[in-house]
Formats: sequence, C-alpha cells, structure tokens
Amino acid sequence: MYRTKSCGELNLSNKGEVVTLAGWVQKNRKLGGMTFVDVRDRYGITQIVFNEEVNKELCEQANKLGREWVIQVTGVVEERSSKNKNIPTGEIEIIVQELKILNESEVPPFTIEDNSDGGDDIRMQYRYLDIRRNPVRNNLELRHKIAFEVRRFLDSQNFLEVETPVLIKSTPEGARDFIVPSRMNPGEFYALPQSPQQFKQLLMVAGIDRYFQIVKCFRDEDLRADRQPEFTQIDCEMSFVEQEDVLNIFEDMIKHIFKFVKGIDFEGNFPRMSWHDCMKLYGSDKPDMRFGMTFVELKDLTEGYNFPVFDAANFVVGICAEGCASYSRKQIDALTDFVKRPQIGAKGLVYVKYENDGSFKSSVDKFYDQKALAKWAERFNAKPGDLMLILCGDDADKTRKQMNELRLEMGEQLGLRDKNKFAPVWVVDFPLFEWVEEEKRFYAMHHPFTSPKQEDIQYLDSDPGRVRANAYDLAMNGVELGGGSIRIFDSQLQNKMFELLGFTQEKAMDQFGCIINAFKYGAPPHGGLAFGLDRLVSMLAGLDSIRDCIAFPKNNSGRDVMIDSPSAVDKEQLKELCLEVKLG
RNA sequence: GGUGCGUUAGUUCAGCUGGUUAGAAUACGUGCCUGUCACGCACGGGGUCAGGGGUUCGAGUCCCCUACGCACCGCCA
Repeated sequence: MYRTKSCGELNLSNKGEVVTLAGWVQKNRKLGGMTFVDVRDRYGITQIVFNEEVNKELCEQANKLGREWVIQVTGVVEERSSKNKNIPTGEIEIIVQELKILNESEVPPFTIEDNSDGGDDIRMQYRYLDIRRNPVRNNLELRHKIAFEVRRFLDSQNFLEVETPVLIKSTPEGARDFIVPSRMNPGEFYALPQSPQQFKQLLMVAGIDRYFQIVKCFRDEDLRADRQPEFTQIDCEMSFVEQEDVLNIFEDMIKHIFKFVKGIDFEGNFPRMSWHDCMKLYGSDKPDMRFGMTFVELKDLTEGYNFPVFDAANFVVGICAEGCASYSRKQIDALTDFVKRPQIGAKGLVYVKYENDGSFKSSVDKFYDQKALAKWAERFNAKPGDLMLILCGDDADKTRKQMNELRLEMGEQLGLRDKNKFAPVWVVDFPLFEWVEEEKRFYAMHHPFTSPKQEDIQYLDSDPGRVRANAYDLAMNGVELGGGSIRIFDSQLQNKMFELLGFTQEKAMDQFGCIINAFKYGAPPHGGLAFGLDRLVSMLAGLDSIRDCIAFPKNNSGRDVMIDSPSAVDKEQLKELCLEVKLG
C-alpha cells in the first residue's frame, strides 16, 4: 500500500497515529539542522519534518529533495509547536521515520502554485503540470460536479442518456464540419457532429420521450475565448411538449445546478424577453441583465436643429450612465476611441452631461439648446449627475450592436458586471429566418427543423421575415448558455420549410432523407435544447475563458500545443485513404 | 480573410528620444541558519533580445517581411 492517508485530511484528532503519505514535494525549507518539506497531493498539503539530531542520514536525504519529486513518507502525526492557520492541516506535522523517493523530477518550467509565474502559453504546453495547481484542478472538480448534478436532475425527471454516433454525415448548412476520410469507402467521408440534432429527433420518433446526452460536438470555425473546435453540450430532447414545458423543465435544471453546486437560489422565475425587445433595448440577443442602461431611441427629438450628423442618420440611440456627468474630457475621449475602434466601427460619440446644477453640457451645444437637451434627458429618465452617450447611424441593427458594446464597456467601468451575480433571461420568439444579403436568400436562424409559431404560419409565403419561431435561448450575464426549439413534426410543413430555404426535393432528400422518412412513421410532437457545458462551468467559476475549465484545450489557432496536433500524416496512411495533399 | 496588442534569463517582466559590459523579481545552484510555512541571509551560474531583411558610424530600441501567442471582427444553421 502506497499510502494510508491523503495529504489533506490529517488534523489534531489524528495525533499520535502512524501514517503513510505519498505525494509531490511542494517545497523544501531547511533551517540549520531542521528540514521542513511540504508534500502535496490532490487533497491538500501536509508538512513533514526531519531533524538532524534525531536522524542525520534521513535529514540529509530530505535536503536533496527537489520540487515535484514524488515521495512516500511514514511517520507519526504530531502537534506543531508553531501552527499555520492558512491550511487545514496546519496544526499537525509528520515526524518522519521512513522516506522513500518514488520518482525524481526535473525542475518544472513554471512554479506549481496558485499564483503561478507561468503564462498561458507555457502552462498549456505542460498542461499536466498546470493541472497539479489548485485553480485548474478546482475548475475540473466544479465541471465534474455540474455534470454529475445534471445527470442526477435529468435522471430524476425520467431522462435517458443515450449515446449517438460521432462519425456521421456531413451537411453543408451551418458551421463547417470536421471531416474524416473513410478507408473502407474510398473517396467518401464522415463528418463529426456539430450537434446530435438529427439523432435526438430520431430518438423521439423511436419513442425515447426524454433523452439527454453530455456530448462532445465539433465545429470547424475560428476560435474565441468562449469557443473551442470541440466542446461539450448538455443535449436534450422531449416528446409531447410545448415550448412552455421545455422552458420550465430546464429552468428547473439550471436552478438545481446553481443550488447544489454553488448553493445559489434564484428569486422567482427567470425573466423572459422577446428577441425583438432584446435587440431594441440591449442591441443583443444575449443581453447582460445584471444592470440597466437600456437603450433609448431619440431620432424624432434630434430633428429640426440642423445638426448634420444626426440629420443624415436614420437612427439615433443612447444610454444613460448614472452618475457619470463627472467624467473628464479624457475619459470621454477614451470612450469615443473605444467606439471608433475598427471592431466596433462607430464614426463618433455624442455626449450630454446633466450637470448637478440642472444645466446641460454636451458635445453638440452648438446645435441643441438647453431646452432641447432637457427633452432628451426626460426621455432618458436622466437625473442631475448622469451622462448620456449617443450613437447614430443609417443601419439601426448595426448601430444597436455598437451601442451594445458601449453599454457593456460602461457596465465594466462602473463595476456593474459582478461575477458573483447571475442574471438569467429566456430570450424567446426568435425570427424563423435570417436574410443573407450576399446570397439574396433566407437561412434558418436556428436550423431547418425549427417550427414556426402557429399564428405566424400565414406569413410564410407573403412575408417570411416576419415569421417568428418557437425557438428560445437562455442567456446569462451576456453569455448564451444554451438554446433550442420546438421542432416541426408535420411532413408537409417540413417540406414547405425546405422549399423556402431553397432546397430542391432531391437536395433535401440527399441531406435529410433519413429524418424525412422517419417522420412518415408517426413522429410525436417534440422539442428540446442544448446547453454549452463549458460556458456553464466558466460562468459558475467566474472564468474569462472556457479554456480554463477544459482539461486539454486548443489554442487560438486550433492547435493542441501539448501533443502538437494537428500534424501531417504518413504517406502510407494517405495512400490507404486515397488522399493526396497539395498545399496552395 | 481582416484589425489591434505582444514575442528580451527556466518563468514573469522592465529596458525612455538609437549610444559603454542588457537589468529586476522569481526559479535554479552553493554555503550559513533548529520552528519555518511567500522562511531569512550571502554568493553564483544563466541571454542567438522570435527569425530574416533594411535604415544608420552604431539597432533590444526605427522600418519591412515571416513565424508564433492573445483579444476581437468576419465566421459560429
């Protein structure tokens, strides 16, 4: 037996026991004839002591120990004469009788401590050392707990976890597929699933009326701090349900996770907001509801004052930053630069300070008198001391998007984006279609199986852009945690959708033939959703990047710098696959 | 495909307007130190300044290209 106790569990109640511990050398402190060594394992750190006067040979051996050597020690648990209140085992230490070096270690490239001196790059390259650190391991433990609670909750609700294949069929709609060549079928390829969408719907046809799966999904698109090419979804589908049922069950699931993982109770039900209102008030379909500062539209109030910039724009929108009238010229210039960055692309920023004496001071004083500005302030519901920030543009959607960035930046600056506060919102009534100008055609905003709202079916032909879908997202703190929809289960309506999306019958059969056929055999009404597990974990852990809660993540260019993938393959392998690589 | 920032010791960084031998902290090594726990003290080793090209009497510093990293835009049904 390598150990009788872990390095995190001993305390005064174990005084006098003879124990054996195994772990890594965290630190070696020599004080003259005495040597203290911290031994670390997954559970904690325990101090072991060597004394030259008691056993010189053992002490000399201890002095040779280097960081991250793996050792096994046997000794007696004793009360410390000077205690360390900062760690759970700080009241005891082990008087070592036997020391065995199980393995030596090279000096690690960075320090294995909570505040490591290593940067992201080198920590990813040596991720197996990084995971020895508490912050990273804690994230993995939290991830485990969340996945565990998801299973516990869904099991209690009669959901069945079913595995679906990873080698499936490529469909050109949506994100790019990762493709996998088939040796036994030369010239043909599998695709890795972007989601198990079709399979979970087929499971509904198969009578598995409550399905879920915690499953890897793959999308060959560019990465972000919150996007990895392979990521994990909590994928769910239910039969004989309406939107209301789905929202309620999964709201309960999210509440269950927060309660049992973090001890957080939400007050009442999650608010719901239509997609249209979200865009109008927040300029985003994943609004950060931790703070207000909602959009106020001003175009009508700006007209008739010969301010060329606003007169030339179709759309004028602003936010009111409470108590920010004291912002300096420098601070406002910085905000102007912020919105003018190419990523945001605004031409400029108009400000109006509502001074404490009740007067207004603005960047457009030349055009608007105090009376006009007072009317603006009224619409903003502004108080003396507030700062109004205004953007304009021709494209209302684009301008709202820019204002969204500014709103989030102001929320950040004012400390309103508290990581310990969680503000969920169900975004509902998404449009069914999205017009893609470059291709002059409609695309399914969610996916082609999403059902239109019953009352909007009448506009399918005349005004497709007006049709709303039974689709929904759960947003929290400005992050899209998940989303889904009620699916079409009527073959005729499904065919109509394919037609509107520009699929010929042949193309629809080629890509979705299986599900079209399956729906001929008694498809139940069904719907579902999927949550991003990585995002959920990062949210609960307060992380800025989902990488920090993934054991072995990929870097910005989709590379695993630890195992150095992707990589070239042997010519023989390519030959077997009938493939030839030609780099442009 | 694009934009911005970055690349200097094992690591994290500083290095000003171009000017002697490129610094700090930490890590590492050696010695001292009997209650440390971010131990302390002393000494020491450690650099292709990402790579290439250019400007200059002179480049870590300025310019261009390439590579890599991070953030973002496009993209992500």
